[in-house]
Order: sequence, then C-alpha cells, then structure tokens
Amino acid sequence: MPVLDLRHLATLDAVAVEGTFGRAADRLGYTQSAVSQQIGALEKSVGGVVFDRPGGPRPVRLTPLGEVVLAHGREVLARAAATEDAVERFKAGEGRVDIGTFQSITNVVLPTVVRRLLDEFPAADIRLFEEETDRPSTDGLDLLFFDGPLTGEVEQVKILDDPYVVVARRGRFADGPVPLTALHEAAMVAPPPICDQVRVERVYAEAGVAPLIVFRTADNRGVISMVRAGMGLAVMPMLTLDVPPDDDVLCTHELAPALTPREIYLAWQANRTLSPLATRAIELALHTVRQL
Amino acid sequence: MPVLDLRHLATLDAVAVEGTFGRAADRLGYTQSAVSQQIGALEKSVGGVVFDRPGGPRPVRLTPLGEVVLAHGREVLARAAATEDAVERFKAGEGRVDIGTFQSITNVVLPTVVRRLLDEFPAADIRLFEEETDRPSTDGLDLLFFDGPLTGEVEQVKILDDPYVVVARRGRFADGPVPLTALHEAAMVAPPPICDQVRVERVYAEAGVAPLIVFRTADNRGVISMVRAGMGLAVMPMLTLDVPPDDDVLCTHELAPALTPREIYLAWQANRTLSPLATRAIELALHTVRQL
DNA sequence: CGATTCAACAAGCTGAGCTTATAGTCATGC
DNA sequence: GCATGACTATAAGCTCAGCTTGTTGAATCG
Repeated sequence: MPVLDLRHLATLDAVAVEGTFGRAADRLGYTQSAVSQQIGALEKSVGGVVFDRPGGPRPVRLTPLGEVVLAHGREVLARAAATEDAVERFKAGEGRVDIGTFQSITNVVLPTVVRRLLDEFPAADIRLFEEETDRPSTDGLDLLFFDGPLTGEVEQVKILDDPYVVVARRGRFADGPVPLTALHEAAMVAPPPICDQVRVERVYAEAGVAPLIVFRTADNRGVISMVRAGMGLAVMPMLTLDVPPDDDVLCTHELAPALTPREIYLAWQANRTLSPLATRAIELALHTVRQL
Repeated sequence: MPVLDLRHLATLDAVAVEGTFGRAADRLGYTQSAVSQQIGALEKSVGGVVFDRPGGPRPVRLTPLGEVVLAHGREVLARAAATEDAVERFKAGEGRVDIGTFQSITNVVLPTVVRRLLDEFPAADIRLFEEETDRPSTDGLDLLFFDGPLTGEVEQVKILDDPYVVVARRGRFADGPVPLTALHEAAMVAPPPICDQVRVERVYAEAGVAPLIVFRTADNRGVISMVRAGMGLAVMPMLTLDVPPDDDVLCTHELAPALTPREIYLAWQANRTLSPLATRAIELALHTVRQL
C-alpha cells in the first residue's frame, strides 16, 4: 500500500520550482494554506522535513531529504503522466488488435478493413493470424473470421452468405445451372476436408453423388489453376474465386439444386469489452462486406 | 495535476492478481465494497471500464483499457516504492556528503572521521574538496573545515586551538621557549600568506620583528623538509607537523610570547537541515579532535 | 520602525471514501 | 428446477482528510 500521494509530490515539485508556498499555490489553484498543509502531510509521510523555511520574505529551500524525495517523486509523476497519456492514446485508437482470418477474407475483405483502420488510427498495431483449422477459437484473438458459427462463449455476427458455384473449363457444361448429379464420378479438384468443405461433401454423399477427387490443395488459387489445367472441375465459394467473367478458359455455373451457401462469421469473446480498434474493425468489416 | 491515485492503482493491481474484488479486498485490508468503489473511481478517472464483471461466481477480467492502465500503473507503483525505499536508505545514511578541508585536517582529523563514517554508513558517498583559499564558502559543500571563523550565513563550531611552535634544527636554539625577537632577520621558511599565516605575519610586524622569508610553499611537509635541510627555521601550527619527538635533526620550541593559536572551525550553512551523514560527520569530527 | 512578505495555525465546512447491510446475478449441485 | 454459494453493485451512514478563510508570528527592507 503506497503511503505517498501523487498530489503531494506535484505540490512538492511546484514549491521547489516556485520557491514559495504562495506562488506554488497560485500555480496549482490552491491557497497558500492548502500548500502548507500538503507539504506538512508529505513531511509526515516521509518522516522528515523537506523544506527549510527561513521565515520572513525569503524563499524556502529543499533539505537533502527533500532533494531525494523530489528527484524520485518527479520520476513517479512522469510515469503517472505517461499513464494518463497512454490512456488517451488508447482511446484514440493506439494499440494492438489481433485478428484471425482465412484465405477468402484475407484476400477480399481484410485489405479494405485494414486500410481503413490504418487510415483512421495510424498508430494501430494490427496483427493477422491465418490458421486453417477445424477448431476455431477466439483465445488470444480480438476478432476471428470463420466460415461457420462458433460454439462457446463468443459473440458473433454472420457477415456474409457465400454461395457455391461450379468452376469448369468453357464447354464442359452448357450455359446455365449444372445439376448436382453431374458431379457423380466427375473428376474434381477440391480443398482439404476441413471447415465448410466437410459439410459440402456430406451434401454430396446424402444426394448419392460421389465425385472423384483427384487433387486437394488448401490453396484456393491452386484449385482454380488445376481446373484451368484440365484436372477436373471444382465447386467453390464465390469469394475464393478470382475468375473474371470474360476468362478465356474458365466459366462458372450455378449448381442445381444450389448448396446452402457457406456462412462467414465474425466472432469475438462474449461479454468482453472490446478495444476501440476492435470495435471499429467490426464496423468496418460489416460495412465492407455490404459493398460486395 | 495528476488525476490518478496511487491507491487506486494498487487496488487495480491487487484485483488483477487475485481475480476477484473480495480477495483483493482481503489482501489490501479493505472490504469488498471499498474495492468496488475504488475500481469505480478509477474507471471514472480514466474514463472507461477496466474490468469485465461476468457476474456470478466467475472472476473479473481486465479489459484492453485495463491492461493499458495496469501496465503503466505498475511502473508508477514501482517508482513510488522506489521513492519510499530511497527515503529509508537516505535516513539510514545513504547519500552524498561533500566536505571542504585543508592539509592539516586532511592528514590528522579526516582519516578518522571518514573511516568511522564509512563504518557506520557503508553506502555513504563522501567527497572531499581541498582548496587553499582566503575566501572560504560553504556553497556547494555540506561541511567545511577552515582555520578561522567564517562570515555570512553559516553555523560553525571551533573544534580546535592549534598552537604555533618554532621548528628548527637541533642546536639552533637552547632548550625552552624561543623569544619572538629571535625571529628578527632570521631566515625562515613559511607557508604562503593566506589563511592564518596572514595574521601570524601581522603579529610579527606589530612586534617589530621582520624575518627573512627565504622560501614559501603551500606544502607543509615541504616547509619542514627545508627547515631540515637548513634553509632556515619555521613557525608552524602543531597540527601541520609530522616531527617525532626523537627526531635526529629537528626539534620544536615554544615561542615567547606565544602566538594566539590558530583556530580551526567546522562550518556549514546556517538554518539548513543537514543530512544524517553530515550530522554524524560533525559529531565524529568533534569526537575525533577531542582525542588529540 | 512600519510596511511587506512570507509560513503556520485555528476553525469551520464539505466531500471523498470507508463500513455495514442488502439486493441482484449467475453457475453449480442435488 | 430450485436452493446454494460466490460473486459485484448500491444505499445509507459516518468519519476524517483536506480545503478555505482569517489571523498570527517571524524576518527582511526601506
């Protein structure tokens, strides 16, 4: 338990600088009497005199003990001021925000969010973590993007429905929707069976459709590249695609019946106060996906 | 003017460590209610929530703002503790003491004083300043030894009467006192005409005695060496001598009439609180000279 | 020797901050 | 599903730290 009082130290400093109790009182907005009592209280708490009072119209002078207390006290005051400063900077958006993400978000949503966040808060320290996992957790993260709802003590918003489309070489299918059954025993390129891909393949199975998956890669562009190369076709969420409509080789089709879209959530720990940065990042993310 | 309160920061720390307001209260010797109110006051002063209270029997958790305040607050508390520590050490005799001295004191009195002071206060930082000057000043010094009283705003005690004796080669004078008139036109070695030497030579002049000063040196041992070498005789204060009674070459005599002894004072700035070190040094100096 | 310029002190008042007591909230266990 | 236990918040009351005003006392200076 500290026995010192920051205001006493501030008063000590003011008196040391000004030379008299009265001028220090003016500077601090107190009366002379208050300063006298404060210095008295400080002297009681340190157990010794900190100023010699010569009496009459002469300024007071620090005792050796006073020098010791003042020298250290200024350090204390500086740290206290630094604390208040840090609080202000924190409220102005300085600080760290850790965001968990995955490929589609990294490529489509986050660049805009990060850019706007840095525009607003140049001192922001944004860290991104991209882990492909089936066991998503907000532990150690301020925000987490994930393709599916999370369980546990999290708050989350669905920010996007990401519909699946068939990607194939031009001519492979006629224009218009591709029937799901057309995938049966078709050569396919696909992501690894994690995240929403698990659900997709379960839908295939329940429909009695058994594609031949000839290649799996976690790299979404790799999937498209291999479709382009003719390894097979793919069923991918729109967001993962980087296929222009006038692509020479590839085209996209709807699937019939359509798969339930992949749901993309933004989650954070429930009932926890968020930093200004995290709060703003959520808003920016919602705003960004609304423009897709 | 600081808006933070050290006790609030200490409470913040205790709650962060203990996890609940109640346990923090136990540790700090408060009631749970007091801790609740203190954290409330802290939150008001920083303008934001520092703990998330999940409600029920679950521990509270720091918010991002709380982390900022705690991290900085611990620095503040550490400095405050360092201040209190420094005060204790100061009272235990740690610190600096600057002592002005001159040859006789440096050789005869100070070694004992310094030794005892360091024995009592191993952390003492003793600095000695030996300036031969006619304008002694306690400015910048805690204590000053000087051969004569000081003027100005000083407190001083006469610690020693240092009688003058004639130093000459054996056989130069018969045993017993040497008459002052014997110095008339005698070859003499002497210190420079500063400090008490001025008074001595004024006494010579008033008595109509005009010695021939063949060599002056500020080095007291140099004076004696030259007397030993036969350059002349000398009149020196006892304390400056390092002549054993059974010296082969030299012997000492009283002067008749005797010169008023050189007065050695210990002075410090008047009406100023002294450090424990300086206070003790004065006591030790008085004690030491009493044993000469 | 009075005017001036200081700090200390007495007295009175207000509010910060403590305690006690109680209410509200949430998980857990039978 | 309800009682229990482990939490925090809050109301009420009280005390004292600490402020102001007004005055005293000390020391310098013209």
